[in-house]
Amino acid sequence: MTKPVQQRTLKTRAKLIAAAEVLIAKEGYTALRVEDVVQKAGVAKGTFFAHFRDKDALMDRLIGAHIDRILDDWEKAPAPKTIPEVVAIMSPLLTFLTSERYVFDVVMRYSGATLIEDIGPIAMTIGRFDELMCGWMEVGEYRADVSPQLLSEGVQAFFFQAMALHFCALHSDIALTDRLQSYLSAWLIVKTESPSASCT
Amino acid sequence: MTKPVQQRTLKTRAKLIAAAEVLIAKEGYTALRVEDVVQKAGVAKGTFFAHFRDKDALMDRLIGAHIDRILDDWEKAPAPKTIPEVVAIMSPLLTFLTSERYVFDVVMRYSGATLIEDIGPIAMTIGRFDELMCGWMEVGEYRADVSPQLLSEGVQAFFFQAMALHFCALHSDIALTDRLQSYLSAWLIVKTESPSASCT
Amino acid sequence: MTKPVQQRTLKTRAKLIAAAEVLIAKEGYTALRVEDVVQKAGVAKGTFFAHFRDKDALMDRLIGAHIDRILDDWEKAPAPKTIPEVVAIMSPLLTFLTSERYVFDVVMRYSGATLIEDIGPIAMTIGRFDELMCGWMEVGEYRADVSPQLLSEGVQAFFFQAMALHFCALHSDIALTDRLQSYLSAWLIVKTESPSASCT
Amino acid sequence: MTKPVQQRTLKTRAKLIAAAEVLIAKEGYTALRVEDVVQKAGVAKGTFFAHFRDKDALMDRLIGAHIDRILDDWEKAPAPKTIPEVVAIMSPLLTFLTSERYVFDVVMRYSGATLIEDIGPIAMTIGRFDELMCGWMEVGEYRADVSPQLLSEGVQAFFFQAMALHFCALHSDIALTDRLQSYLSAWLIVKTESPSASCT
DNA sequence: TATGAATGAGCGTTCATTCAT
DNA sequence: TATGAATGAACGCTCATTCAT
Repeated sequence: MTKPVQQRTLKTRAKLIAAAEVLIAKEGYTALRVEDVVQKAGVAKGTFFAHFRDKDALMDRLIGAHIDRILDDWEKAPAPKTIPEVVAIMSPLLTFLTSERYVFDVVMRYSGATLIEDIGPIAMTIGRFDELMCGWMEVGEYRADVSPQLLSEGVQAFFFQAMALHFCALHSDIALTDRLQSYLSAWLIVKTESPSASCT
Repeated sequence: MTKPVQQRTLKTRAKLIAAAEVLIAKEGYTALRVEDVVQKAGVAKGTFFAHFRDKDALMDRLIGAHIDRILDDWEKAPAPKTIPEVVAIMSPLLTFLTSERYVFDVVMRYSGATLIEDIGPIAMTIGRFDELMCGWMEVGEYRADVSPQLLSEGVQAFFFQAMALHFCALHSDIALTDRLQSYLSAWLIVKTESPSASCT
Repeated sequence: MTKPVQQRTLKTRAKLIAAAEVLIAKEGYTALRVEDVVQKAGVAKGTFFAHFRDKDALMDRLIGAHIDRILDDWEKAPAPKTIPEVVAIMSPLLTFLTSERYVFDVVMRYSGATLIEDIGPIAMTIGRFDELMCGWMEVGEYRADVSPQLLSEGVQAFFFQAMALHFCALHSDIALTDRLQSYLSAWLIVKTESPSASCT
Repeated sequence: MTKPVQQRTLKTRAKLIAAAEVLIAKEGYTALRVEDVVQKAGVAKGTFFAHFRDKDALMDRLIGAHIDRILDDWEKAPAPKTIPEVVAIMSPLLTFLTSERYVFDVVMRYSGATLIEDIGPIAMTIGRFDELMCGWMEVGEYRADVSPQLLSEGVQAFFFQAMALHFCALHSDIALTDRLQSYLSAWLIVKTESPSASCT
């Protein structure tokens, strides 16, 4: 029987998270300072670190929670069958992850857990993402010469590639979703005709 | 006629870069300190910041130069025709970019220029990477339903995906190059048989 | 026969001074940077120091010239005979010297020459101030138990004291000129009645 | 009930101040470096800035404390009744304030508070100076046509004037105290005879 | 658990002044 | 004279993290 977490503990943690969320709503993730969080929560700085290993752990939790909320919508919606549908359903996540460079960076860093015990909120969402994607791959009419699992990993790769290029002014004239769509079209569907474009 | 850069300026910059390279060879990029660079270069700190906007600008230059040297080898070598050859030739870059987490992060951050004027050394290498890749795509026997340019972008996506997963303990048992190879096989070549794997 | 100062020299100096004056008109003395002056004048930094021993030498010249222009007006006007007239005529100088704390500090520092050879523009103006004051002391109906020279030095002391207190928020509610007037009244005129104020 | 300052805080601040005082005793105020203070105090640099807004704040405190110690002696001693006694008692302060040009400048800058909240140690000492002076003015046999408060302000003005001229080589042959004495004689006492000196 | 003072390593900056060309 | 790159010595600051109470 595990010792039940004390009420006070829960309350303090909730206060910290609530404070952080208010601050983020106002100033964004990038500007969040531990200093401000504890002040707003009305607790001491040390208390923060009694609840979260470090600042990133809070970020992991906050961003993870946000992504989870988005994925909940993905789950509730009927599985997309076509690529435009896939892109459309992904759009809110795309928007969130590109809202701040910092958010993108954190997700990049935490999307793979560094240690087995370290699988945190963000890493969990990648798992969910992957699972959902696998499911979608199976119900859609996509190329069959590759396993759904691999297809899913590829979708992930292109998903990040599209965002990475988004942060690059040189290409920002092309819409994020358009780029993703052309990537996925090429990745998920194999046409028989042969084009002949050339590189610049 | 632009104002010619003075000899002295060139010399000082060279001294700074040389000093930094010696230090990096000894301790790695992560450990590089501006303080140490100027001391080793025998130059005042103010001078450093007259030559580089900040420490990151030096890093951009140093890492960019290193990547350029690797790409020079890519250019000198005959274009790889098969996927294993592509992976093999990419291997040194993979090794360099994963040698230090810090290096990977800097490259991620600088690979896309935020402003047109901001196109620094690293961003330039991405251009070269892309061009080379396009060339390779044309000479190899790859799927023809997609433009070489798009194929190249996909290779990039998988290239980064492989590295990102490498920094993630959960998957690090699979060799970086093996993972890249299976990605590229699926991306560049289309088989006719249909598999039937399932997701976990 | 002294070598005549070359035309070019004179022109360069004039350019520097003109540039400085434009900048000061825009941003004030405090914000003046040698960097900006030479840039605006279109000369190299080293040239600046070929014309002025240091930045302060330029300031000395500029501020001295400004004070001289004010003293020219003092000279042109009829000598004030009463204390209110003295205060009134002094008012423009008071305004200038308290316009920026930096100006006050420079004048404080240069009002006494450090070396005989060093008597610069500001120190010269103190001489003029003193002379004028002595003249005024002689024509006015002031206390006769003290030499005009000493009276003049006292006026100076109170002149600075009034300004010093002006820079102090605690007292800034009392107008600068009012304070100076009451100082000078006490210093220059001796009444026979005895007051009985007490300190706070 | 204000939050009580922790013991540790007090101790750290004391360490910082003690370290600074040792260094000043050795090298003077001018040569004091923040770096050295924290090192000698065995404290982190960040800690320094947690205790003092900046280096000047420490100087304010240190110099203010020194002046306070001198004023303590003024308070303990019997009030001077004659001008030579006044000058004699003031002498140690005169010596301290002219010991380093830097000290004089700091005092000038901080003697007037810019904001009400800005009343620092040095500004406080000016208040004490003034109060003491008022007391002395009342017990001595000085001119009665002017309030002690105004007399006190005049003494201040001459006190600073004497020091300002001291930093000026042209006049440094006349002893500081002698000059002050002649100023105060003229300011505090009114003779009936009329001299007839002329200005130079 | 909670507290909050202390840590600490290094970055970026400042800008008048010098000096080799 | 003119040039302008180089100097240089601190300062101020950052801010997540630790640790003694």
